[in-house]
Amino acid sequence: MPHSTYENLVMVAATLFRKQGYSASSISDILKEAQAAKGSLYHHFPGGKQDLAIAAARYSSECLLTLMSDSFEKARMEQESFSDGIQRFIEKIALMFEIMDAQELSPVTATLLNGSLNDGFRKEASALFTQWQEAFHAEGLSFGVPIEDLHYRGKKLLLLIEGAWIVARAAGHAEPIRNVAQIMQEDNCRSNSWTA
Amino acid sequence: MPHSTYENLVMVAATLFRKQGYSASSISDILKEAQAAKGSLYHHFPGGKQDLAIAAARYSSECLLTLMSDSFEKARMEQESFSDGIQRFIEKIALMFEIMDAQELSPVTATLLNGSLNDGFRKEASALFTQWQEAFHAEGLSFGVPIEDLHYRGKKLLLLIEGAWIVARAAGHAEPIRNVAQIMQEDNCRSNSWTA
DNA sequence: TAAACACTAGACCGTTCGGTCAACTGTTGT
DNA sequence: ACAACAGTTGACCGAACGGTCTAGTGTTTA
Repeated sequence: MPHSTYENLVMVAATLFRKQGYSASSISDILKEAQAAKGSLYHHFPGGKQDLAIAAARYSSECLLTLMSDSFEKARMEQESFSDGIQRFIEKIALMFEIMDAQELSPVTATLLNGSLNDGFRKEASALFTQWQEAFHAEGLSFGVPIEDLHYRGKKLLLLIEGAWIVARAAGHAEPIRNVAQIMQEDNCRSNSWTA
Repeated sequence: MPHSTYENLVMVAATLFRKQGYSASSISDILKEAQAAKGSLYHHFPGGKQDLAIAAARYSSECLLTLMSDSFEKARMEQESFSDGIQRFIEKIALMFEIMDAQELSPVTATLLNGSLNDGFRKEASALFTQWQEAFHAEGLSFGVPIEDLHYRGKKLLLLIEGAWIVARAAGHAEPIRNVAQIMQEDNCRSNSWTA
């Protein structure tokens, strides 16, 4: 059961952008990999490469959100804490990074923030980061974590993951990503005792 | 007193790579900005764009190291703690980011980790990150901070800064970078009481 | 003065880039 | 049957890419 041409283009573009970045990924590369013709691309994405990049970034971002919700759902099923969910999430990212041969970049970073600062890309990237934070907050609330704590922990986790993704790619292994798990742990022994 | 052609090329390339990334910055752009001819570039950098990128990344990285040592020197002069030095460093980065109109990326990230994973670039990036850590350790030791703490705090700071740089560029302002200052503060109230 | 040298200059090369376009195919509605 | 339309195809375009190469400039040596 093959995917539609549209889906193929988005998925291939998402992967290629994450591996090589937006500017270094050519349309010909994407077409070859997706086994599609040039006309098809410009039929589905009249705005060309930029349109495709927006779609690819959204797709990659959704995959990451799925990874997140899976992690917290598992934690809920196992009667674990919110922090345990975070640990599961980070480990999932580390595993994904390893499966991809330590080559990929974060979805948004690689696709939208890779070249010169196009304002459309900037806004879309900002929106995706916001969406990410909102999803994190929703998960936290379902664990009864106070919203102020979620703001703090959400920002912190986002910064750490984005940074770790880069450093891990340079290092060639996932250790920096796993370090994030350790760093996020310290929230549990902060002055105001969090129970979640 | 103008700089030499070599210096001009490195400085212009460093700036352009940080603003647009490696792949999106063309040699013609760099030459125009540096007011140099193509032959000069390939005389000083026989390996072409890649050679230039390595030099540019080292130059940008050194600027950052200077920012770091300035911060800790200031803290020492003011009889402040190591943590205060970190705070000064982060604020300096935030200011620099604002001066550059919220357009620039981290030196290493933009220059070497922007496109597909060239192994030479990967190793150089890894080396620059290591150099960064070593400089941080040296500063910490001069404040009497235990080496185990420096390992932890150095990694954490690197991940946070790299991540914040990206998120700040998407946001269009330096707030995410300033958040790093707050997140680094929590080290001061960890279980084992650090005095530095 | 002349050879040697470091450096500059830009015309030129083949390739690849993102994007356009007219022709074509297959399905759907009437 | 046929018009309408969504989707596909690849030849083609001008521009820009990274890189090469020969000619020339200015300075340093002998």
